[in-house]
Amino acid sequence: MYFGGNFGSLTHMTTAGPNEPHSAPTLSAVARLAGVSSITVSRVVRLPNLVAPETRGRVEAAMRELGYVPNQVAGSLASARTSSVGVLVPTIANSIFADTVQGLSDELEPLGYAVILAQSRYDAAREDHMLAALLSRRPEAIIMVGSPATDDGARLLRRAGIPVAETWDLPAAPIDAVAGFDNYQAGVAVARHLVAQGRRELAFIGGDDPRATRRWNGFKDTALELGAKLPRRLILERNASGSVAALANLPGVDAVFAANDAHAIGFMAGLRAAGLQRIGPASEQPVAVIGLGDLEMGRLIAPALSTIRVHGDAIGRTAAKLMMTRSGPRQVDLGFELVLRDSG
Amino acid sequence: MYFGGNFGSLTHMTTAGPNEPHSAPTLSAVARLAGVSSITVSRVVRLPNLVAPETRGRVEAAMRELGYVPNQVAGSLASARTSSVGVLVPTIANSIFADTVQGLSDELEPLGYAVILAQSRYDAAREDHMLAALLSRRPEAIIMVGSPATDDGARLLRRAGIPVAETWDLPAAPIDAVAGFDNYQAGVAVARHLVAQGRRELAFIGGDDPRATRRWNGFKDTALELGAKLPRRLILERNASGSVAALANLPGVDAVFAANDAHAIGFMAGLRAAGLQRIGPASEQPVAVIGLGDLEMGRLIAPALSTIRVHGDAIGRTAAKLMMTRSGPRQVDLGFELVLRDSG
DNA sequence: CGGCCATATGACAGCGCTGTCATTCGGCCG
DNA sequence: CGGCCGAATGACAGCGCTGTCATATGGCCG
Repeated sequence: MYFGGNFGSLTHMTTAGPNEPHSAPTLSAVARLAGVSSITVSRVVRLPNLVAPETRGRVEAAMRELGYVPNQVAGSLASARTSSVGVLVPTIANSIFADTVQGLSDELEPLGYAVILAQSRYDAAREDHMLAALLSRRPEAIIMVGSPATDDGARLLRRAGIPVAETWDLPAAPIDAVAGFDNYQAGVAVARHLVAQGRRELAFIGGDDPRATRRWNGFKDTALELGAKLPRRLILERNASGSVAALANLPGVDAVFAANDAHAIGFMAGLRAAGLQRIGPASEQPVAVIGLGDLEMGRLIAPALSTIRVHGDAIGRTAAKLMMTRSGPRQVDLGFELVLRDSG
Repeated sequence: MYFGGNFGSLTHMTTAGPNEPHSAPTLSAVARLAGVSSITVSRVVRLPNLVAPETRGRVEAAMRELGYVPNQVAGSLASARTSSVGVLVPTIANSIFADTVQGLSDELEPLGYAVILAQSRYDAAREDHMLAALLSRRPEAIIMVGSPATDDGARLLRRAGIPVAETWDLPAAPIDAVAGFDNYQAGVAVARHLVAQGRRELAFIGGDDPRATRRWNGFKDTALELGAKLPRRLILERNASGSVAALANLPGVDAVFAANDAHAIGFMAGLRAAGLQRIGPASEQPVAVIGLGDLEMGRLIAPALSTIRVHGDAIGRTAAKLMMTRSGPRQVDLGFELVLRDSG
């Protein structure tokens, strides 16, 4: 047993001698001290107004005296409610998904839910593994970015018998709830805009995860449809360094759609280094750049970044609400907006 | 009871009729099907090499057949091990702390630990509340950014009897483990550098949380010591918009230390708008700007952001390692570096 | 004034596992 | 060849709560 430090003031030494390891006080220890049954203590914690004020006072004093912290794992086992939700994201660092987790968590924490966070690192095997690990903790719902990468993962979720929210996309055959936007249409919107501005040599840079690929498809299909050349696609590492150098691999390019703002900003740094950037409106840019995500940073740099704004926070909040209700629509399209600034 | 969808192929329909709600299969259901006792199934899950290969095979087949997912909440209650850690951060979105959570999680997930994430939103009452909520789930350790804001919070942690790691700072009287850096010295380093460059009208912008305040103290003390004027301090909202406008409140300023890179970049946008920014080395900048955090973005903008680099990821990993061991040093200073680029 | 109901409290079993202590069965060594 | 030991399996109690049903108490109204 580990002891983090001393055990507080002497008034707390009632149950154990000063030196013997004590485990956390239980419901019945509190009950004994307060002279009531343990179920009454349980009620004071969960349903206080079923308990007479006088009794409640006595119990609360006992809880304070012992420093009682309820054991939710025992409670969960008994009640079959864990008040927790599993959240699976590709990655949490330097990421567009942090907003979603924040939104989720803001919605859920006040209701007493705990957020169990897991990362798949864009790896299907790891995703399946984390899904199983989450499920073994019996969360009341699973909220994930994207959809299960494998059939095994999907089956696991279906058989779990709990609400599942897939986010950041609009899957064709959702498992249950959805809070996202149409990645294909995002690509379409960017291609339309770029071609309308007279750009012809388009390129897409970024990851090759399913959502990025859907953006790429919308982008490519639309560019072709509107008479631009077949866009090029450059798969990049997840950090921005690759995007700084991307320009070298895209000779003659005059417009770039980046899978996210970080890549876009990295690419712009490369542009600047190559002397292909102007401090001025989009029409003066030798190479137009459009990002996705609408990071605050994009607004602050020069030229200001044009981008597809998505509502990461709202996605998280919506997913949280969807998991808590059976009624109403189960699929919510939060949309996106093409925000035009100076970069393209 | 909720049903996320259909229940998979017919081969899985052995235990319940197609329409009756079934709850998740238990250990003993698997045991019955495999013709062994439940404890043997438990061993197959946890200690497979204590079970004869032939038996193990039979049990594994039964588990697959039923789609068994172990119930860790029951296991935790029985074994008094939850394999989970509570992680408390001020905020997860657009934040410097996401790296730490990622580092933590990368270290812990392979070992079977779950990360229970909670946000304090820089609010002492909420922090205490989340701490109690975390503790009620009996995590095997608590890792938090900073230190408890109240005595109640500290007492809660001490009495919990589990490892506690405070991070992102070096508290004078730590509860247990520490993985951080010296915020005061970070302020000192920045002030030294700025004054040595001949700056005299210094200012500090950013939040007023304990860590930012320590940076401010080091900054101010050193500036005065070295003969600069008394630095000004501007408390800003947590988003960058405030920092864009901050310049108006700092007439005559010639050097700014921002509590984090986001504020720094915001402030630089304000500088640019006011015509007080050059594309060139620090010596040509009318107003020097130093950030903290070393966001990738800072390297990509022009002028490139000078900053205090801290090792958020290493902080997370170190905290994770500290919680898992009793031996060796309990306080680790991960340090920081002043990274000089073009902004100051 | 008796029956009834709302209020307050309790007894009891059991949630699904795991720790601990048997038990069985060969094989192997003195 | 008997005793002993390791390998494989099982029985049993109990982790700390909560759901469910029972019980006690005291008005309050017909």
